[in-house]
Amino acid sequence: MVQIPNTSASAPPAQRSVPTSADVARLAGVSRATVSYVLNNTSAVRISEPTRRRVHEAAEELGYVPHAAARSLRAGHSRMVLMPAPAIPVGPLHGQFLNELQWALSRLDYTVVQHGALGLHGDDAARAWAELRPVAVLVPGQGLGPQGVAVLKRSGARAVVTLGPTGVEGAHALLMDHATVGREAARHLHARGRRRIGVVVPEESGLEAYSTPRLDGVRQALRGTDAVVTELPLGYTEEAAARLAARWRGLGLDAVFAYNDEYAMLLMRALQDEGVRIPEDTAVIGADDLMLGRLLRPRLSTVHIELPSGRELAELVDRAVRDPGAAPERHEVLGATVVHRDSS
Amino acid sequence: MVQIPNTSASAPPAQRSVPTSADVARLAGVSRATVSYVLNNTSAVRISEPTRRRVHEAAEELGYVPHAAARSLRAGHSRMVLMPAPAIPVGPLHGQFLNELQWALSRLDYTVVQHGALGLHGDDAARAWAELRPVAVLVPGQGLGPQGVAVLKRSGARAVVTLGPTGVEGAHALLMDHATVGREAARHLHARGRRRIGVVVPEESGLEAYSTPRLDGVRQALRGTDAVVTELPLGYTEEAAARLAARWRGLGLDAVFAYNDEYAMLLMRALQDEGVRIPEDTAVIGADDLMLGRLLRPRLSTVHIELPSGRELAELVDRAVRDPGAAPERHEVLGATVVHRDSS
DNA sequence: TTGAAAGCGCTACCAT
DNA sequence: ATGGTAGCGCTTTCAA
Repeated sequence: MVQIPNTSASAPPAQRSVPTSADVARLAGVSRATVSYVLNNTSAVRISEPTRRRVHEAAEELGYVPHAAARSLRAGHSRMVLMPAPAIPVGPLHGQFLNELQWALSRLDYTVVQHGALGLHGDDAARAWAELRPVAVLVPGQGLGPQGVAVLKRSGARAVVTLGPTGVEGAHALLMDHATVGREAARHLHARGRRRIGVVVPEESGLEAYSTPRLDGVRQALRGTDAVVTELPLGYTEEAAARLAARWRGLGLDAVFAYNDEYAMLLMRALQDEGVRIPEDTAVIGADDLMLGRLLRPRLSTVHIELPSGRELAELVDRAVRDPGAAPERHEVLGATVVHRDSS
Repeated sequence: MVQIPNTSASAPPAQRSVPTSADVARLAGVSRATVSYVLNNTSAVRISEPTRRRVHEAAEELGYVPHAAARSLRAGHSRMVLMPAPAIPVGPLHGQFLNELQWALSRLDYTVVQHGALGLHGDDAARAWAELRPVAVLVPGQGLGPQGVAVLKRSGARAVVTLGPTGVEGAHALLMDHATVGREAARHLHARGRRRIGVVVPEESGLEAYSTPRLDGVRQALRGTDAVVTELPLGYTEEAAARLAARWRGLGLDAVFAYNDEYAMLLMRALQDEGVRIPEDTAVIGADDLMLGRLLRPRLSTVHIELPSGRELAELVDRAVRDPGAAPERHEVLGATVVHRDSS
């Protein structure tokens, strides 16, 4: 049976089939090889100027766009850097970091792709990512185990970088120990004479990854002192905050680290409505240093968090891709400093 | 020259090459065809149970993961739904929408991918997306022109959906006319007797897509009335807000629609610090109905925005993919309702 | 029930 | 300077 060429006039114009480099070659009257040379500016081969023009014109006319899958199949590798799409809305801090990162990786000629597979977890997710044969994978959180790393590496990923509290065997790690945040908050409160310290723990799921280490950090910092830590579960609603505030005096707390600025604002308002004076009766400190915290009265004290620059991570990725054999790097990258304002 | 097989003992174990279905076949002692049948559960072919087991075991042992590019190259299409990664940190509203969408598309067996190419614009971006041969492309904003749509369709995209103020020739559209937001805000202020109405326009770039239509909406709603609209450029800093507040009385405004709740909170605080009484001297209304607006005193009035459900869009995508010939659908999907609290 | 082989679109080697 | 062609990993007819 004769293969009907793409350019067959019998094809309905409504759904023209996708032009390939062969179509371009045919139209330009050259070979597919020449098309490839021209469109990729292959320096090892010199193509005459008229030919180049004809090829470019043909490509233009057909609206030819190279097929990335075919290309990377042939090349045996891609320049795709994959990361899972964040499952929870990402704050301005993390958002800026992500943007920097994507920009920096683009500059290094990588294609950045966020894979949105919210249903998958752990090694299933790793397998799904591996199908795309990314050259590097960046994984926030701690969903990935050594198995997952192995799957990714076996399927050609030259760099796997985790961003989270703990590293993983075989992968590079940007260690972001949120315990530091809790520690700084606790030290601050303790230094200012507070001893009965509450720690808000959000009830919203997906936040445990941050809230647990932040709570642990508080406990660490206060270990061996005379301070007492009270865990305060709190849903992100006015009602929940009001309920917590209603039993506040009974709790006998003189300070609270409220997980982050948003929970802090929520709780602070509820406390004020309840007649609790801040900071006299209870000191309040948040985290993340949101602009909005400065708008409250009293202004909200907070823990300013410093993330690594996106450029930094991009360079780590690039280094790792270039030398996949190198020992995994581990960097402690989360800076936390108290910004003392008026609420504590 | 003899081709050294993948399993050659001469390969350094440190960098084993990626296992292919041929490797699985070899290990299981069957043909590549059989491997494909087994791993894809091809119903048209019956494979004996022992063979199935051997294949699965071999795949497991090698850590085999199919190569998505090769598969879709062969198949002639993919199930990838592509969308550009948001360039600005996305709020809780949009964030939830995105998550729903990804979840719903995953359920429909699509692979959702966010393409992070912050450097590219318009048709360049479209070309970059087209290289990945997605079966559908979702584009927020108005960066995409008819040219871009054409490129995408010619390269095999069976559905292109824009999400933004205006549709594009040839593409489906979820029309999100932010003018509605401004209109509702303006109507509310006007109904409450305000006549000299300021509209905050953020100076931060990337927000024009929202701020311009919101401003236009205010103008529309007030056209033909005795109200006067004043445009108020404002950067998202305390200093800028203080500067604006300092010249507030000179502006002679009795109301302000502050773009969104965050700018509203920023401005409201600055006005209060300046001694401007809210709402007596100046009414303030924001938009987005953030939780935080309820924490201010007075509580912030706002325009609650209703986005379509992610499921809805996922179904539109699926419909369009199944029937690419159908006429582009256009849906007006942005709901806006004033939530009147105490600041207006 | 299983295997052989073609071919998806592309690039890079080797000829000419 | 340009063309022929092999082969990347996969699925799917067709044959056995």
